Amino acid sequence: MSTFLINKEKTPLNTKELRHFIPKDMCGSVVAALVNGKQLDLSYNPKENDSVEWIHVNSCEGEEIIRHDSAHLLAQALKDIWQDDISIAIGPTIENGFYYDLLAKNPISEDDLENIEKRMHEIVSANIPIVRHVWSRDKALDFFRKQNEEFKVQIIQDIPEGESLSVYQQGNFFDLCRGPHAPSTSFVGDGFKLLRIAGAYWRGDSNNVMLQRIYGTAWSSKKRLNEHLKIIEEAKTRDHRLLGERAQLFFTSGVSKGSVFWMPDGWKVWMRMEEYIREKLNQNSYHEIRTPLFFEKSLWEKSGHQEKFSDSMYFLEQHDHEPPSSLKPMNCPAHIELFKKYPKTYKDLPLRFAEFGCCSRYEPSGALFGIMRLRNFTQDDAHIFCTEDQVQQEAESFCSLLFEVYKHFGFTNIQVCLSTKPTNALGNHALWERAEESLRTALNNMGIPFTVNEGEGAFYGPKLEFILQDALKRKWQCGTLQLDYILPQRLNATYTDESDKKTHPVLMHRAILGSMERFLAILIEDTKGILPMWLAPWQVAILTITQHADSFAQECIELLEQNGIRVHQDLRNKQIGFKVRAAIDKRIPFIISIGKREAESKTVSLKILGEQKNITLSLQETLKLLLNACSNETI
RNA sequence: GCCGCCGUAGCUCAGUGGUAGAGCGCACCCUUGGUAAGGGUGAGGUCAGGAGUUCAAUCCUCCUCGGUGGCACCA
Repeated sequence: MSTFLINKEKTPLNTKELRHFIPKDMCGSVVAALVNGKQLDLSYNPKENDSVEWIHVNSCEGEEIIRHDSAHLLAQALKDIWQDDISIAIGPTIENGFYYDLLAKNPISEDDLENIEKRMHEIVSANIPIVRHVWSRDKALDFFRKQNEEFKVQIIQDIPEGESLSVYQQGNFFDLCRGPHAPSTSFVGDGFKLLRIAGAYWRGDSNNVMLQRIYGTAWSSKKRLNEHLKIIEEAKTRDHRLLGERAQLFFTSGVSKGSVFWMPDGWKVWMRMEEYIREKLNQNSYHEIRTPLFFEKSLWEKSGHQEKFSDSMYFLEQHDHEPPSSLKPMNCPAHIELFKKYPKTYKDLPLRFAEFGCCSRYEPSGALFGIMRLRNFTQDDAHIFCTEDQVQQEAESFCSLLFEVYKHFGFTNIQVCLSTKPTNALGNHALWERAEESLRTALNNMGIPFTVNEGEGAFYGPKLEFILQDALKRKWQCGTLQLDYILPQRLNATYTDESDKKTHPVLMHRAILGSMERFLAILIEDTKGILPMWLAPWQVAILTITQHADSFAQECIELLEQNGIRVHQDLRNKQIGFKVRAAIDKRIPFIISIGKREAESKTVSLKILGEQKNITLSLQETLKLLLNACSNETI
């Protein structure tokens, strides 16, 4: 891509628009231009010495413009088909695509997408010019009122009076838009596809009317589109719900919505995760504890949860005349109770209580998702009680531990986010400043890049979020570190400081994995179900090809098990192909087959999951290979 | 919670206004097998639940429940 300066002397007299400056061989591929660093339409009238860079359709910026064009195309198609029965709202670009929100008299269904798409292709073929108009606010208001486009009217009404705005026209379709757009509809080509239809609130507010949102994906060519569709298809095969059932790890059921049933192999994985975290807790001076599952309402009243969180809490039906209780939605009040049990002094701090705490929250039914968003889930939770001076050091230690753990699970792409003081914050401003600063400093000292979510902190303090992505690139908060200056006060937790004064400790809520269930789900999607060797329920499968090989197989199983290898044996009287398939479904990383040949020569035939060819090894070679694989913590 | 879609055998799914089918799994038998399902026989279903329309509903309508794609929510 190259920059040039406009020189009007060198161009034909009648050229007014930027597009006349496009070199002939580029005409079909330039969709817009970067003029003095600003994206503009090709209809722009350039000034002498304007610095211009062409935006090609196959560049990132060009594809972005195509996506926006596609959104308009979609809206035009909708209006063509349903006319006044549809009013359109907004149609922005998103990663890899676009959407358009609309309100239809009769709801549009997924069956309609094919038809809409067909109309879009027709509009592309018709090569309709896309024309930019600059209108006054009043003219635009008047126009869209006459068109009965209520949502557009609302958008314009939010624009300050007296300002002008741009409207794009393609045929008889007009849309309010900042631009830029390609010069005509044919530039969109055939690299787009409508994907699905969903609900979305007008302006993202659940108090507003619910619109329908049509999602699409758009690319500079059909080839790029197909590549993208293939990636989506591949990602879908990684779905933890699918793999979890196929490998018989867990399932969910309507008899306990939002809860998990763990099957024997899945529970093996769970216990190993727990054991690993427990080991890390021990190495880092945490004390593991166990607290009750439900507490009397009075505790939640004192902690403030009753007031702020009761919509999400489960209340227990009462027997006799006992005061009402609630299942715990979080562990913090319980940990504070433990802290308060015996008097504490500054010498006890920092004090770190950890618990694999099972929490229950009434999540909206539409929020439930596989085992990533549950109503019953377990946090690898801990609360650190410390002085304000210790906060930064504790934050650094926590980050260091978190990154060590994530690396061990094979995660390197970790998004870190600092959420700062919200409008409903409690506590004085100076305290917040210091708290945010200590988290910021901790991250900087650790060399951890992060983004800031202004005003997204909890009411009691700022927080760090550690975010991972699932197979479809959806983001999930996993680890978290939250500073809390309020709860120790509310529940009156104190320690005696150096000057013999009762002081409230700072409370740090922190979780590394976040939710055990969610973290494992993401791990399954990340690894396609082939869990790291140290975590896999079975490290090797031993299958017999004929029953005559049973005794040698037993010999192999014993040897491997004696060496601490987790062996899944399948000596059933079945075809070998069938048994291999079953082992693959279980995602067992090493698959050993033993038949007559192997039994006679005292060897095994080894298949490494994902590889086509088998290798033949002696028993000792096999043992060595497996022990090596098992000891490599990151495989 | 809201909008769209879906719910048929253990699983994946066909199907029709006249009370049901396939493949795989399962059980049994045969085959002693050579790497993503060898052959045969058989069991297994209130077609998610309820109500309505109809001579007749798995199919059409409504409600409920569950799942799913999003939105909102995730203190």
